[in-house]
Amino acid sequence: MTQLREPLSLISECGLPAALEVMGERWSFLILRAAFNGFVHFEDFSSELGIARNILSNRLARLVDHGVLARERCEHDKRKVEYRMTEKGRELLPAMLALRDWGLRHSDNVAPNLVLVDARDQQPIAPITIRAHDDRVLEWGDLAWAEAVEAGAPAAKECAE
Amino acid sequence: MTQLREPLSLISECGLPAALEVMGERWSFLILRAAFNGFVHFEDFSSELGIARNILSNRLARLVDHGVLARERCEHDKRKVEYRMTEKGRELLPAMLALRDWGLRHSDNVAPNLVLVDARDQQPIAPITIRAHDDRVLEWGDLAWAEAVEAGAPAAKECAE
DNA sequence: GCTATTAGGTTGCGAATAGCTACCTATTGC
DNA sequence: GCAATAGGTAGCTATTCGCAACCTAATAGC
Repeated sequence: MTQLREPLSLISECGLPAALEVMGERWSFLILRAAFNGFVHFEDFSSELGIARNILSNRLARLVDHGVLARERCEHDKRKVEYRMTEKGRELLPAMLALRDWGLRHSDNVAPNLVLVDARDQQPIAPITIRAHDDRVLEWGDLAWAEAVEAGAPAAKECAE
Repeated sequence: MTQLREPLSLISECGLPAALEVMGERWSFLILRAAFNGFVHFEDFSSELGIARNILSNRLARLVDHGVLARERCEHDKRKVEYRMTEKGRELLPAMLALRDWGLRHSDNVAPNLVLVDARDQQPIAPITIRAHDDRVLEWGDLAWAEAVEAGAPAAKECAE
């Protein structure tokens, strides 16, 4: 059991702190959600989210700095600015959906009246899960840590609990 | 395009704000990561994360209040308290991994020397993805919003972009 | 061309939150 | 008993949040 603790200092090299550096501040994820839903203008984010203008300005700049959104002046109305989702931003969708699913499962607010579906067959998407290389769904108890291949033979050890 | 904006006020009823209410504060996710890795004691979280004691105290209490961790006095040493992951907490693993993956993919810090593997065959787990009901991997462009089944016939509309 | 309006900010200031250090209390080991 | 350990709390400072007011550039109306 004390064994288990040892790897953590190593996996501090994991991407979580880096992700939180970008997305960990208040409002960042809600701005991202709005962006996923087609919002592009400052005033739209502002009125939808009810966020203070200076904070919104700060968050948008930060998301742009980190490449999650792209800031473009609108061609036919140069007062306007468009904040568009980048590919890097789009790659946050699984994380956002996983978080959203969890929040929904554990909240009293019953069900949303809109759900995400596969556009091809209109079937609701599956819950976000952890998968093995062959697509089997894995739970926490099925997982273990192993040394990455670059660092030698993968000598794995069980993930206790 | 303005069409797109309309659904958002409805999906404000989505679980994201609820999830952020619990996990959105600084340190919450890092505490969860430590808990996933077997940390259970106050002093262990404190020394590993380098978080201020009053903040740690506050966050642990908050996570306990929301049922993500369970607080138990240790039987054989009553000075000690154990903060253990609950099932509700464990269900945050997909969200945490998705976020971690994203942070890793987009950070300069090369690769971690430890990776999560399927304990059964020691193969690294697959990246967290969005799946259709039949396990096909879906991208943002493949998705659409539809009214939930409880609210009548699923009249879907394309997710533009 | 003059004025009003709109879009996207910035600035100042008080409130809330984070973080450091020191202190406190209940157990435990000796 | 006495010192050490575990898990906090209290007080103070530094940073961040949030509101309201203001500012500037680009358009729209006339």
